[in-house]
Amino acid sequence: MAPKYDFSAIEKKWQKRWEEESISRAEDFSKKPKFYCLVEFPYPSGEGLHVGHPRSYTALDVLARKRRMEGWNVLYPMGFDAFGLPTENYAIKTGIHPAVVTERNIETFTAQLKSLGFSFDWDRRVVTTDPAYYRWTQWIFLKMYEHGLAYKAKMPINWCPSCRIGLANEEVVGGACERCGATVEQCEKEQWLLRITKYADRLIEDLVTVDYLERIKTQQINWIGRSEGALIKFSVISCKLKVSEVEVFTTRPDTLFGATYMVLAPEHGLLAKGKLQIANRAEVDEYIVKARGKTDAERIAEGKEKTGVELKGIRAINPANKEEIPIFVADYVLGGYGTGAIMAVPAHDERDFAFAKRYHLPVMEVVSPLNQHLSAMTELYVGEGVLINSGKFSGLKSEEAKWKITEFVGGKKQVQYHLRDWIFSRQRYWGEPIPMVYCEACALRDPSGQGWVPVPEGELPVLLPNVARYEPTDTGESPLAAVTEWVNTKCPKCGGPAKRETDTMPNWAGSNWYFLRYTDPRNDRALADPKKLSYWTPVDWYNGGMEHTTLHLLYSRFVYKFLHDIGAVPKECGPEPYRKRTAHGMILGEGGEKMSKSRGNVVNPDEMVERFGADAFRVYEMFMGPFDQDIAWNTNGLVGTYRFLERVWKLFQTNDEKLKTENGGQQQKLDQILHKTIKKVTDDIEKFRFNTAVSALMILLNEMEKNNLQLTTYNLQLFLKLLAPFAPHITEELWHELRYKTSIHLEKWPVYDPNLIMESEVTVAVQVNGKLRGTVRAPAGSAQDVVERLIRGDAKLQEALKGRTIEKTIFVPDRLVNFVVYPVRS
RNA sequence: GCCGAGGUGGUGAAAUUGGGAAACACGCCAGCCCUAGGAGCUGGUGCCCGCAAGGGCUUGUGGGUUCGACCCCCACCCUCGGCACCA
Repeated sequence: MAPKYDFSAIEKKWQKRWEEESISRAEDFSKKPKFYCLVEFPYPSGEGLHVGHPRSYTALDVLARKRRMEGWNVLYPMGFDAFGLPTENYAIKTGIHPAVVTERNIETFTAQLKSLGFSFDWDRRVVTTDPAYYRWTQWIFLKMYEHGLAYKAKMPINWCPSCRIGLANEEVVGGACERCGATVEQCEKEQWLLRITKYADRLIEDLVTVDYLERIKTQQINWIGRSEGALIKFSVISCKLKVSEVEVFTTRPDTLFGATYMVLAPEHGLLAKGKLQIANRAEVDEYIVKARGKTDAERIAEGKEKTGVELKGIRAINPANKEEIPIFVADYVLGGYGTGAIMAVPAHDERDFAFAKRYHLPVMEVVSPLNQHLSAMTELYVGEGVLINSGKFSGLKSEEAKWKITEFVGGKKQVQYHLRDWIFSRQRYWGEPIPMVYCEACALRDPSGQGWVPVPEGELPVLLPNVARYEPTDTGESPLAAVTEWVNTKCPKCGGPAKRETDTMPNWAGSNWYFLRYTDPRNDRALADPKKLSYWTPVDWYNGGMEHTTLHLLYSRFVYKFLHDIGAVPKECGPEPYRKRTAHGMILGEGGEKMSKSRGNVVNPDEMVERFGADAFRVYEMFMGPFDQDIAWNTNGLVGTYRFLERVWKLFQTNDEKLKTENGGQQQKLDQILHKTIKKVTDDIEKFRFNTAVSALMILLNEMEKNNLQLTTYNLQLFLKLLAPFAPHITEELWHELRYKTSIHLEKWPVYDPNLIMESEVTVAVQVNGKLRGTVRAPAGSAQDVVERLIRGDAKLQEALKGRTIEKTIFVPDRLVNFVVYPVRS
């Protein structure tokens, strides 16, 4: 009796053997071509692995295994991004130290990942909470500070009055605190920022050099939001006398003659008390206070209903036509973008138009589409066109007029971005300490400096102190602020008493550069050895989630570029960290909704592996649908791939005693389909079309089962090699049953023979007026007259053509014949 | 509102990119086998008409280009994701 497919025993056996033999170790400086493939390392949450994680890991595992078999020196590493809020919150709730929780979670994750048979090079594991690792995260911060890219500034932050804690944007859901549901307030706080805006242009421009999915590129470009425009100064007058100036940013200087009023954001500096003689000061102040107290949620709720107050007693001068125009304060103008002031052109801007209508302000049309005039106050035109009512510039096209008018009024070209500098401090315990010290004495001595002194490189890492409590303090500071013996230190510059920065870095800090550390994970003299960096970097293929496109992916490109600029990453690695970026779709619950504990629709991968085995699980994750698409989990589908593997198992059991090296007439047909499958699977893996690759293997199995008795060792071993990247354990077991002594994963990947996949005879479709009426078999490459002769010999097809006049015949070699005929009149 | 992805059987989907729509799998139906099955095997399965042979229809909707359209063009509808007063 043939043995059962005991996946559990087989999988455990081989996982142990592979680990002992280190079959997936990456070799530094190997002569083989290198291939660095990367997946986003997980956050080791208490919930353990989600069925979504293995989708990406399996995909790149398939790629990595295939590439190894093709002779590449593959680096496929794994690590843990372990700083973060959930661990800290768990610690607050249970009183267990975050470090202990983290260690436990990493153990669980590691066991789960190992049970799935991924070919990670575990020797290169990195963990972001390891001081030997975050030492270099801190070092990067110091370098940024040294190069003027890290600075401290007062910033409005999200404040939860109930938790008494500052929240990251990601932690605010619909204007409410993610944890307690209280309404989030805005509050000003000193924050560390990184000057990512300095890299904005390069982050856009260099995208042309990399192979990212197009939607990833456009999303990043939109996020950065570069726009070219002009800065133009408007004089402010009071009683006909110039009292001040306001500079505006506009992308449409061509519409300057149509600027009929001006608007300042409530945050605009000119509105500060005492700066101007505003007749209705009280009314204006009231508006400003109200506007600045609004939460984001309120602003969104108000939608496009625009409000504002005119500043009485002062006017602005339109520099183009010297007309006096009113000045408003209105919260539809944002303080944080451009100059915080705009020229309003109601005829050619939707928002200005809406505002002008409400406050009965003049609408002056200055750009005409195709020289057709608009009827005043009823229509607006936001496109470009030909200028009218614009003095000597009338008749010019918008594009040309833009810069001529800018020059005429003494303005200058200006580029603006939506991207803001990156707020890099959190009032949290479980993060990397920011290696800065505040020294009051140094601040007094050097009034230009802010009193911030970097911790000397030699003193890194600044260790996160062990504390008993992680609760936020009453002052809204980081829990670290309460650890006085840690906070109080000596100033590295003057030796006097000083205080450590108590904010920590955000959870993105460790993931900014982890892929560099994989090349040299234990280096204690540099973040990585330059030689190893130049051997492995850049990453050849990086797969991750779309949700990181404008977060981790953008951040790490910025940090990499910086490290490259300062030489910490060698020049020859190039200016971009990732050559290719793909994205996987999310796995949803069985009902098509996002998996979550509260919905109770979470599928546990351990349970699936226990019931069906890691191989069936892997094959299912690859087969379930297109890789880049969101898809609902369906355990029945997993049953299907389990059946597939079980049939593979059975096929080998029945063949075991009668292995052949040659066989009869079926061989040619089998070879053909085998080689077609080699081509299909090889291509599909490279294109990340795993679902069709698996389906090709299923078709091949169906065919092999039909020819069970004719199968040779050659057929069987080719099949196993193609299946090996997807189902590494069962194929290894069966490979050894074929009496091989070494691992199938060290074998050569099969190459298809183009001669074998050629068809000698093809089926040609026969259509009449585009409708299928039958088919004929013909030798491959048959000429039109040969095929037509065959059609004439087919009674059924003749019936379909009977009594019809053929007007035209379309012939596509080896595919179809289409007869175009006149309709029959009855 | 803007940007992006998408809409094909009961379900997940496939279609060499303009050439036989629905491969592969799930589910379902029938039969076989078994003490039994949520196991296995065989066959069937887009929809409509028909006992059948056969015929008609079918890729969100409406137009168009073409001998021929899931595929290209125009207009519209719907779903999902991101951004959202960015001047």
